[in-house]
Amino acid sequence: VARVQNPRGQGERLREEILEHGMQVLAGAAHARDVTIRAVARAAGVTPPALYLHFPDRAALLRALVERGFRAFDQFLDAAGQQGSGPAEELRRRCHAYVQFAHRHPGEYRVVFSAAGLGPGELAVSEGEEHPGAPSFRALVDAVAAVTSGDSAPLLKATQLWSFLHGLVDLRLTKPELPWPDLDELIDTTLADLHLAPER
Amino acid sequence: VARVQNPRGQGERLREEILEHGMQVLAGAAHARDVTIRAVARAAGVTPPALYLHFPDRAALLRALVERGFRAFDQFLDAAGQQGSGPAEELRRRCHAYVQFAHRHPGEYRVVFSAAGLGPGELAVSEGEEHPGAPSFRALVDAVAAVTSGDSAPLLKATQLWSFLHGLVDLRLTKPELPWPDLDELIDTTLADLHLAPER
DNA sequence: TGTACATCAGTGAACGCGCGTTCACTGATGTAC
DNA sequence: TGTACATCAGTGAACGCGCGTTCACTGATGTAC
Repeated sequence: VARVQNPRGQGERLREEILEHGMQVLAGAAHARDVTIRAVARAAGVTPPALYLHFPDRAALLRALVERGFRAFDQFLDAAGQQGSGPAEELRRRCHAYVQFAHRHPGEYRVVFSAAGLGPGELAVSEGEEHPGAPSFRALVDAVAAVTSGDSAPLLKATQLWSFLHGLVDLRLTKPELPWPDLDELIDTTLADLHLAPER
Repeated sequence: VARVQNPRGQGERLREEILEHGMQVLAGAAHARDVTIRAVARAAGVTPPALYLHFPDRAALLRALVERGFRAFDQFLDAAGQQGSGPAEELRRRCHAYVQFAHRHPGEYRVVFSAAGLGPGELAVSEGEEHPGAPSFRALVDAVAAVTSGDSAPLLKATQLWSFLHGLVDLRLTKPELPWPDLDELIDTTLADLHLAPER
């Protein structure tokens, strides 16, 4: 129960601890509403008001967590993509990684991708700031563009692919009792249908 | 404030009123958690304990509302599909109706399709009872099967299509600030890619 | 070297709120005799 | 025809809970003189 206070000048350490334990709360959450100030404070072993030392309110905390979640997602996909040889294989690996990430971290995925239940405008702090998921989307568009290479609008194809992956993952998470086919096969089939498959 | 009590023997009328006003609450809800017993009671002009006359607990009320939401969704798609001439055109109309429904009734769509935030097992009351969304999925599989007509697994293609539609709708609802292409065009393109388009 | 003071990193108690659910009740309406 | 009683369709008040947020505070550590 006795928590050792951070040394003087090191108050910023708590911010990091809050975010780390916040991600754990988020991981076990069914919905963003479960990520409460009090739950994160409990996880971090600190009293609720302590969070206000580093975040003005709950929305700010959630924003920071969503941001962090997207970056973890990006890194996971990047790492998987780098193992592929050639653009098509890289894209394919990114897609499989996408579904794997959601499957392994359902809490993170659902909360982060549903924008943490924040209303419009609550996400972007200052004006001109982009959506925290924008880099993730750009990475996908780039990977698609590398395959179609100069072909027609990669943005359109990326949207098709992204919608498919997100829908697949979200439905699968929400309705596991339905008769799901093999996901990896489904992804490869879809990539082929969208003319994004390696070595046709 | 003065609500006229239902006549004797007509207590079942309240059940219907609760469900109707419950759907309205659901329509304006950002998440299933907003559909509370007290909110529905307020909407129905009744005190909270009155709901217990017809539903054993909140989960039962939510189940009934989700069921109703799925049936409204089904009817909307069926009506749209019937206007099409030929299986492919019928499927196409169903797909466009899918996206339209979600766009017009975002609250219903999100709550109903996320299974109202009910945990696994909370949805199906008695054993052997199927998921309330199962008929909706079957209707889609049938529409797809009518197009591929005897071709290979319609279930797989239906899953591809459903994932795409759900993902498209969910992402669009969650992240309206991203650069979305024209949805109708996107749907037609995808149907063509999946070899499900009319008059190729 | 000593001491008064400022600052930092939090704590503890409390507020008002909405929630699901329970319990005893009320008042109108039908039925038995 | 009258009256006691049962039933029905709800109401009103209360419970315990977790929440976001505020506010005054505490105790350790550094700094000025």
